[in-house]
Amino acid sequence: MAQYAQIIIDISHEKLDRPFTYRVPESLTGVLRTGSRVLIPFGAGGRLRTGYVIGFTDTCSVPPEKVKDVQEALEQGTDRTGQNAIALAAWMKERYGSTLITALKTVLPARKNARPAKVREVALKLSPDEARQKLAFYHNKHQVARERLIASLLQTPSQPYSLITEKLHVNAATLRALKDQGILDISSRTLLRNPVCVPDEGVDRLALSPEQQGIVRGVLADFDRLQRGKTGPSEVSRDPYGKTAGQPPAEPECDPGRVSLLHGITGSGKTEVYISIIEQIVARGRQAIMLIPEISLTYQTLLRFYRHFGDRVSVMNSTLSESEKADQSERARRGDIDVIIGPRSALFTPFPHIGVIVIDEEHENSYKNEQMPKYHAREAAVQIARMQDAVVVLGSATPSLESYYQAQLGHYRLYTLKRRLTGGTLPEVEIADLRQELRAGNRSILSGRLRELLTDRLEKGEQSMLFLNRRGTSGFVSCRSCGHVMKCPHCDVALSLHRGGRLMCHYCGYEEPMPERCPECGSPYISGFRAGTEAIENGIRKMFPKARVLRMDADTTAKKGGYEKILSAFANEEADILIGTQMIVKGHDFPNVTLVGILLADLSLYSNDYRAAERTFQLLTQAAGRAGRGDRKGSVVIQTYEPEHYAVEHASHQDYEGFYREEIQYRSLLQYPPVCHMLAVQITSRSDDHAQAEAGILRGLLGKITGETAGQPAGAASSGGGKIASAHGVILIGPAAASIGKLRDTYRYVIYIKCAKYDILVDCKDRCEALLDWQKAQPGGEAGSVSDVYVDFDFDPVNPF
DNA sequence: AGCACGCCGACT
DNA sequence: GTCGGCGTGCTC
Repeated sequence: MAQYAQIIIDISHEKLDRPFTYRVPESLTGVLRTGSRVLIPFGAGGRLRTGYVIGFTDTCSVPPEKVKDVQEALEQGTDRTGQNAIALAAWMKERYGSTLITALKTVLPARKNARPAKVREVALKLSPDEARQKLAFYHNKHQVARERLIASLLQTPSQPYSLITEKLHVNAATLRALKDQGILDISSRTLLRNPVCVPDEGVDRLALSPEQQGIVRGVLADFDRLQRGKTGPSEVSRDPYGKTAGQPPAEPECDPGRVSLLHGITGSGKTEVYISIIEQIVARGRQAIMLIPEISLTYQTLLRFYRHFGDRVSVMNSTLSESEKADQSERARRGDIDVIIGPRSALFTPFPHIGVIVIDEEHENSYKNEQMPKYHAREAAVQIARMQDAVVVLGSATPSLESYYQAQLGHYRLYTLKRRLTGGTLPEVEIADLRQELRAGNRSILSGRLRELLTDRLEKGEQSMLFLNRRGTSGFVSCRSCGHVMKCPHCDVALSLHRGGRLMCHYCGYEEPMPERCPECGSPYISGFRAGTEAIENGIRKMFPKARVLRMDADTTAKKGGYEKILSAFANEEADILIGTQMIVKGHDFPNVTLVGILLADLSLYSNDYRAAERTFQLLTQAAGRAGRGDRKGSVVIQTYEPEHYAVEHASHQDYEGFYREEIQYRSLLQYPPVCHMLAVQITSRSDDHAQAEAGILRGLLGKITGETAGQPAGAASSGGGKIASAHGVILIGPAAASIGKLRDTYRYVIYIKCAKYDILVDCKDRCEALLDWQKAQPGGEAGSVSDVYVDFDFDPVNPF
């Protein structure tokens, strides 16, 4: 019988991110399981903390007098699901470099009665006069920490707790003392959410085309084959925590049939294929997870699942409260449901034995978690599938380069659906060259051709969508005399002009009135440039006074339910024209729309991100797919200044393979993912100098350990000698200012490391962290001054930093 | 994260 | 000399 439990304490701090050994008292023998949540005394004073059991041992390696008893088991339940979660968390820690506890908390199901996420705030309880008195008092007494704190709170009376302890360097003890004296107020804000409900409808039958049936058969054959010789989920690693030497992180090596990629154009019937596969895998006694991008769970899709699975399907929505999410988890664990539909986080539904994970619109960026651990749902899904003998089905009309590349290498099965099932033929796509329009004297936002087609649709009573592919450049304001651009004082970003003549920063919320004269040269000729959706709406209303126009962007959807309201109004044909950004092209089916106009296709090309072309192609193809979904043929007009760009060109022919061939060449040439792996080392600080200095030091270290001969001064050679073995083929880029060089008064720099071998990148991260630890341990702050510099790591980043 | 311990300047 | 704050180290 195991006497000792290895436990991870629920405190997210690197120093504590290791297992602690506790004795299992007789009363708990057999009750505790791997994955159990327990109460344990921790630290001097033996305060009770929660922790998670990650394993058991018979002997213990720490002095026995130190070992304490487990106090209490909070939940028993977890058996296999708990082990699966821990193994998955260990994989995440390793692959994405988070702490085990943060990985565990993202992977373990939400708990009932879990307190909702809270943010602790510290507020000044004194009047400014009293505070100034205290300030003088502390100054005289040389109580520097208190003086710092009060001075800071005088400027900003309420600040986040973490900011004060980390940035302002004030002890938790000091804060508590001041709170007890009635000088401070420490409160926690809570974020609440509302539930949603879905009505019942009748049952319908699937009628699959031969192509669809072929795909279903293929996936099921792979599924069945992968079950051979296995009766249950495979035993997980004995050593879920440790870095077992020589065990490489799971690369997408040859595991044929594990993952299938379904490349199908819009309307080709992917959903029916998903449902059919899920149906049959459920019939084999297994469960299914269906992932969908963050917002785009369409009502239609949801209804189809309800019709097939009735109350055996459940939805995990971000609008669900924590306790509602906990209910879903409990139902899944108990076997009350077979299918869950939801975003990224639904991946961690504690089903007893998952059979298939479907990822719809697998190219979507929202599958990458932007918080720690920065996992990608696609990679995590494959990992889960490996651990539970399940299969993964990826679907998209425009697959990510990553997935299509794996398919080309033969690591993923590739299935293609080329025909539109829902009757309609592919829309006719035309390109409008805006340079020619300009030469012809047309300075309006609509090309002649788009204007002509729009008029035609209005006459016929058919609907149109106008899509503005904007990326943070909406309505910036510049001076026509000197070219000065109005920028946010806190971020390295142009301000954009909003209704009521106010300038706003989309990144930090800063606001100021639109100036009458240029603050640089005093010229009165200062105005908004390059229209946002709002300006376009005004323009269209002027051109077509009788048309009913709806606009959808961050402004009009801010109100609760605004998003659904606008979409349903348009679906009910209460408007003729819908104008919007990205959000109008995602997965919505409007049968009466026969014209789609893309106002400025190149907007997303003007970006230094290597994914710009891919993103543009995806957006254009998806936007085009919105046209002609009913029985009438649709038209698409792509307006652009760069008609010969390959992303525009291939999108106009709806030619994914053509685009892929060209794009993958570019990626190979420049060694970008998916040909390589890439690690972004993100360096941030309130001090530009400190950030730059640290970036330089890290770059020096990386150059050294990857065998590069650059003349960088080595910061701390003692923190680790020796080059990384077989580091050939490592490419270092930077340090360079991040794409947003300053955000909320914080300076941002980034170093990219490219390498075909993922473990070398992990090694790079570990070495950087070792250096950072060493720097922190160094006495004195004057020279190194590393304390206000933060370093983060993002593996295979999806969004530019 | 939070507690104990040891150092250091201020004050009766 | 002691008192009390501040920084550091450690927690099974």
